[in-house]
Amino acid sequence: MNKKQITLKDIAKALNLSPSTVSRAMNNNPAISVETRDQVQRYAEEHKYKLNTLAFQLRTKRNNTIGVIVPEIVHFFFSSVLAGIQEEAESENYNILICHSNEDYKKEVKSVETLIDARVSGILASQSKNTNQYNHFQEIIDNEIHLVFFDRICTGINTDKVVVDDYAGAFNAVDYLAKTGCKRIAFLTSSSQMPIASNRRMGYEDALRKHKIVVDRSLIFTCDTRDLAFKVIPQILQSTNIPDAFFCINDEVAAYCLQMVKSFGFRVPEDISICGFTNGYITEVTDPELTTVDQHGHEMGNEAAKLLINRIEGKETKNGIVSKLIKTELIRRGSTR
Amino acid sequence: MNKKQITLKDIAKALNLSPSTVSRAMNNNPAISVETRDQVQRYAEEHKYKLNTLAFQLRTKRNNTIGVIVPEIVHFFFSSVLAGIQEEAESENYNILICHSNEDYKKEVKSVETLIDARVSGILASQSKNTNQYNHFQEIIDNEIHLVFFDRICTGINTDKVVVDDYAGAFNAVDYLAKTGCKRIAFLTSSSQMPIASNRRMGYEDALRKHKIVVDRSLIFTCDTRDLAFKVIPQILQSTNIPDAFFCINDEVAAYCLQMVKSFGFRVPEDISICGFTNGYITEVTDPELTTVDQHGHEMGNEAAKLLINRIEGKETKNGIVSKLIKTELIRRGSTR
DNA sequence: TCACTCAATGCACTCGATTGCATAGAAAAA
DNA sequence: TTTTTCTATGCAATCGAGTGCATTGAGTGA
Repeated sequence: MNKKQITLKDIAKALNLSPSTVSRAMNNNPAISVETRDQVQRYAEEHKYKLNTLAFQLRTKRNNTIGVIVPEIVHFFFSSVLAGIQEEAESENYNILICHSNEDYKKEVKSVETLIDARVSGILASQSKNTNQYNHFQEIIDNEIHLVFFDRICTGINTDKVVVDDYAGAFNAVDYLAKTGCKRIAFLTSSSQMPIASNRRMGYEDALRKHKIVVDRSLIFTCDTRDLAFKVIPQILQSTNIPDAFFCINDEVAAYCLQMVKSFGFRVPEDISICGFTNGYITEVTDPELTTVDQHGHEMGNEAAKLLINRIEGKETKNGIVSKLIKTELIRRGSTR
Repeated sequence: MNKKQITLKDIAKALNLSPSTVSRAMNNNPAISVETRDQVQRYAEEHKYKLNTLAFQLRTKRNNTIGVIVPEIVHFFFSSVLAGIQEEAESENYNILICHSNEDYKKEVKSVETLIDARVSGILASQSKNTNQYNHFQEIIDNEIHLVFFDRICTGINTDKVVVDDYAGAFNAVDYLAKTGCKRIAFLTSSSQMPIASNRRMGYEDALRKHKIVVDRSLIFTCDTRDLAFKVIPQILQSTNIPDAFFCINDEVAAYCLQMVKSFGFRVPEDISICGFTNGYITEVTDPELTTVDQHGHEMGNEAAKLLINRIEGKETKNGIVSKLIKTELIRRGSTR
């Protein structure tokens, strides 16, 4: 059909005007007479004129693309965040460029490069588990690109962030476990020094203290993946020191934990309670269904994108760091008493 | 640090050369002397010169961005495909722009517009369930943008596609159910006229015929979402016509089905077998674990991206439509005998 | 010494837009 | 009528690259 996209110049030629006039007419510049404006806009519409974004961006140095770095795509929480980001970005007319670091430091660095190369006007990032160098993130800032961390924030970099209230989430969950009679509550967590892990641990410990339960370090395990779950949990269940509850860093570990606890002959929740973290799809299909902490990923995505876009457009006036906290919600189901 | 990105012109000025020489030197043009080339490249490296993608693309009309339209992001299968696309795109130095139609025709149309506006050089799309007008997809082609459908292909448009072998997947699953003694195999499917549904139905029917089981239309139900599952399945289980197996269009429905079947007092798989489709995370956490058909989403993403990029770069020489078929694999677990 | 070749580089235009400044022409003021 | 003041428009430069063609100058052959 329309072989080539038509340009401002084409319109100008057709209407016997100069490209500048056409440009102004399209942008509703008041210097242009109403007749000319209407004529130009009508012609543009009829001939399906489309602004060449590349040229526009090159000229104006504006760029309505934001980059997103996620450690994992096939993942309930992160894909929820992604959906939230996408939703907000779309409503504000931004495009999103997605990079997948796959929990790999090197790919994370490469992702940052890619996004800087693409000259996005802002980046939303959640770091990989094992990232402990921050030069690449610093480079984003050095390139004067706005940066907002979400969920897995990077402590080494001083910038805006949106996080879930991990402390309160963990506190409430463990508080609930204790209230329902659990005394030996194990914590299956991540080895990482990321704030999401340390904050939850603080919530866990404070909740125990509230119930006058002594924090027992031998009940805290590094176990945040499928592989670790299959290795660590059987060991715990075979030990002489069997917990009466598991508070898990994510739903997957909780689900596998549930499976193994049952296969060892314990009843859930009568003998052992289990609580996850995220509230993903899988929590509704286990038997019994999993009690968990809803992380509101979609909302986090919304908020992070909103904050970033406000920064880009200069609408966020606060000079220092903006830190948004997303509330969590304890979802009680059958895996706890 | 480096306030502004440095440009070819800056390098030229610094080395007392013309921008054209610098450009050629950077591109290893043989017309440039080795000394000059090395000098330029060294300077560029030292000063962290970065090609301005916008300018490059404007000039060359090349654009290394491909757009992706998915009906759903928070979804095991689609996020797997996305990961596959991202992986392949990255290795070929393409960026991906993601649009989320959220199973909504209007958003799908808008997504197409967005991607055309962004002047992506190709689009990978999977249509929404209820899309039955195709003008927007046709417009992609009219704009001379390469288009490849994946999974949920659009029958109204004549273009490349990558699909899973739904027929064989369904055939093998139902064949297996029948082999293990099931005689009254219900099919919980989608009402949509999409090929993924009709092909699976053909597989289902052919497998039944192979085992001399008469196809009973009263055992075929529209049930492809959570809500429908909670409505339709109890009705089936209360009827006088209770199946001894459920073949479900996706894992979620299968998981909910499993739950309800158990809650109605039936044993799985002794009384009723259940089989899903996708092989997502949830199949491993149900009790018993779900038998399902692996759709190889990651591979589909890889293949679709590969095909699209080959089209863009003119490496796919076949003139007609290219149709790739991704093999499925029956994963046997505890929910079937 | 002169013409010719060829390697290395520069000039100037282009991609498709935006924008500061100049200008034409009409209307208003003197 | 002349000057002033706008209003509406055009000119030309610019963003950061790439590229056809012209140009320079050293080297070659006669």
